[in-house]
Amino acid sequence: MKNKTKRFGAIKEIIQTSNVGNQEDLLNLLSDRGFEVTQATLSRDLKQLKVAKITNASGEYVYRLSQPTKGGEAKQNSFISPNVQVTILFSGNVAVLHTRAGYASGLAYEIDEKGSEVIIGTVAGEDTIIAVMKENVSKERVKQVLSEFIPSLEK
Amino acid sequence: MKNKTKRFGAIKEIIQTSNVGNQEDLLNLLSDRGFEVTQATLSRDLKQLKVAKITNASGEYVYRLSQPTKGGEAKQNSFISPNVQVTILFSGNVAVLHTRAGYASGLAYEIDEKGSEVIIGTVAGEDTIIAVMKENVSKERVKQVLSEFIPSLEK
DNA sequence: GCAAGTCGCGAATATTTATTCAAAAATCGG
DNA sequence: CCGATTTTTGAATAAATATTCGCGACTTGC
Repeated sequence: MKNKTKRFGAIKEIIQTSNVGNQEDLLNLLSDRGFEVTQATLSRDLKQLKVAKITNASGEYVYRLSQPTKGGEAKQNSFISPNVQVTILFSGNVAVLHTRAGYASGLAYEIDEKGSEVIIGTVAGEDTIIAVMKENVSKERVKQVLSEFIPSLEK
Repeated sequence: MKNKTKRFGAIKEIIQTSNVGNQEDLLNLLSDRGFEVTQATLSRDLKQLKVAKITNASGEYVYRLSQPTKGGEAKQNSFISPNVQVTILFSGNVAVLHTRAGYASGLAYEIDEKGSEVIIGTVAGEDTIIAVMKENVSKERVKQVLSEFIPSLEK
């Protein structure tokens, strides 16, 4: 076994942050992140993760995670300095963090302070932060570094 | 046209009331109801109906209708006045929108709400919005989605 | 009427996805 | 550590699904 759990996490992230519509593309994106598996394995993964292939508004096929049954598993809420829930998504070399209204600028300050190892700068709105990643730093790495002072980012 | 509409209704009903997991079975059930079509047509139908193939709790594949937008309807209420001029420019996976001073944050809110299919997050200043696009989404696509609620973006 | 444009469809085919069949790799109970 | 058992996986293949091509039926505008 290699590391199914991490791979599952990567698959979920990819599906949430990009518009993949077939297993081959997904396979490549996984490969970019260091997960080398075959289509057979991916097919099984998608089945276990209950990923659905569906048509989006533009008539293209895309994968979607199945809706977590509402009320089912509440979202984790941990805290940074105050009790804030933070989520992170990636696209290219940019990370986008969402938090509760009003907390973004404070959090951005923390990121500038403590995350400089992976982030070269941030811009914050009311509840959203855009953080530009250093070149050649992986999404996993960013998440890991930020998790050190933003507990709710952890798995 | 024979009776596409009726057939669509039948497909929806079958999917809701039984556990079909492939097009061949579905084809037979349709046949029982008097709809004789080929797999090719059914594949197209499922695409149009936005039917998803997903794994159920028992680990079997089943078709599911896509969730009607959560929170019920009330979706096309708030919109951006056609009078407010908005322009959009792209660079890499980032879209930059300009509008009249003071309108940016309101517009950004709309984009977060309604554009999540293509945008993973926004930050707004006075008259500028930075929106980070999902990976593998084209500029045209972003423009198209945003145009649905920002009339002045249309060409 | 008729040329031009749509639309829905089936047959054939291309593409994508799931499963079968071993074979490693991990796990467990002594 | 060692055999027995379960998991995870890849290669090959089967199965399922999507698309291409073309055709006939229907409009529409002249």
